[in-house]
Amino acid sequence: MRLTTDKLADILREHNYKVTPQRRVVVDVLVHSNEHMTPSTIYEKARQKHPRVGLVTVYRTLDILSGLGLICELHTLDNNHSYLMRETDKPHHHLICSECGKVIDFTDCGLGALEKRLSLETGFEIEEHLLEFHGLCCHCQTITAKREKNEKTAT
Amino acid sequence: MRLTTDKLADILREHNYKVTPQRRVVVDVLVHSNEHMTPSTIYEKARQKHPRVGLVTVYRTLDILSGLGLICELHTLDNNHSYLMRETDKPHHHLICSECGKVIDFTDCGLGALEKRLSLETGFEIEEHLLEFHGLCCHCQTITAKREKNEKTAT
DNA sequence: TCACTAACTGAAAACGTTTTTCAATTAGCA
DNA sequence: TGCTAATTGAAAAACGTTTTCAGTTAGTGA
Ligand SMILES: [Zn+2]
Ligand SMILES: [Zn+2]
Ligand SMILES: [Zn+2]
Ligand SMILES: [Zn+2]
Repeated sequence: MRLTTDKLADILREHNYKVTPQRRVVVDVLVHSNEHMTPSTIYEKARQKHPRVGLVTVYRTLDILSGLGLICELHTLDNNHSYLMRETDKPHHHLICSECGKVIDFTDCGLGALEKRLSLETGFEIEEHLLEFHGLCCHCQTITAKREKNEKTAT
Repeated sequence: MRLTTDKLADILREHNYKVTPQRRVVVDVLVHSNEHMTPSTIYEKARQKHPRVGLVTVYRTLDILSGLGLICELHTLDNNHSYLMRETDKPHHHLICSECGKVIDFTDCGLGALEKRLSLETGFEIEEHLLEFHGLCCHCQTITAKREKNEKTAT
C-alpha cells in the first residue's frame, strides 16, 4: 500500500511537525518516484515543482521521514545515500547493479535464525540488519560481455 | 592464517606495485591491528612509525590492498569507512554496536541459497553481498538500562 | 479574524572525508 | 650505475553533509 502526500502530511502533523510548502514538495517528489534517489536528485526535482526549496530542507525532511520509518535508506558502496518511500511495513533489502545502479527490492531474507544465534553467542541485542547484494543486472552482463569480446578482437 | 608484512610486500611486487617505505609502514600498521581502523587512524599510527607518510598515501595503499582483496572494508551507517587486514579467504561479516562502535566478525551467513534464488529470479549475476547486524553490545545494554532508570527516577 | 510563538526556512559558512593536481623523488631493473 | 615509470606529499579542489543565524511562517487559541 502506497501513502499519498496528503496522508503523509497528516502523519507529520500527528507527530507535531509543521507541514510547510517546502516539506510538502519534498514528500511529493518521494511519493511520485519508484526509484531510490539521492538528496541532490530529490533537491533538483523539488525545485522544479517549487523553486523556493533549499537543499538543507531536503536533508531535514529526509531526517524526519527516516526517524518516522517512512523511507528506506540505501547505502551503496560508493558512499552515496539514496532514499525511497516505503510501501510496506516489512523491512526490505536491495540487489544493486554495480554497473548501472539499478536496484531491485526483496523482502524475505530469512536471517531470523542467524540473528538469534548471533545474539545468543555474543550477547548483543540486535536491532536491525543491513543486507545488500551486489552484481550485474541482465542488461549490464550483456554489455560487459560485448566489451570484453571487442577488446579481445582489438588485441 | 595471517599474512606478514614481508609476505604482503611480495604480493605487491608480484602485482607490479613498488614497495616503498611508506607503503610498507601502512601495511605494517594494518598487519598489527586487530581492529577495523579508519584511514585517519591508520595515518596517525603510520606517522608514529615513519613521519614521512602522507594521508594520501594511506588512501592509495588502501585502494591497492582493497583491489587485491587483501583487506575488508567496513561500512558503518554513520558514513565512516574502516579497514582490517583479512585473515582468511572466507568473506566475513560484521556485528556492530551502534553505541560504542565495537565490531564482532562472523563468517557463516548461510546466504548462499538466497543468493541463488535471487539470481534465478532476477537474472542478476551476483558478485558479493554486504551484511551487517546492528545493535547494542552487552556493555552498552547495561549502560543504557541504567541511564533509562536514572531518567525515570529524575522525573 | 488576528496576534503570538515555537518551529521552520534558505544562504552561507563550516565540516570531515576523499580525490586531484603537480613538481620532486625513488624503487626496480638492465 | 643510470634510466624511467611509478610513487611521493603538500596543497587545492571536490564532495556530501551539518551548523549557524537572522528572517519567515504554520498552527494555535483568544
Ligand atoms: Zn529500498
Ligand atoms: Zn546494470
Ligand atoms: Zn571485518
Ligand atoms: Zn557497545
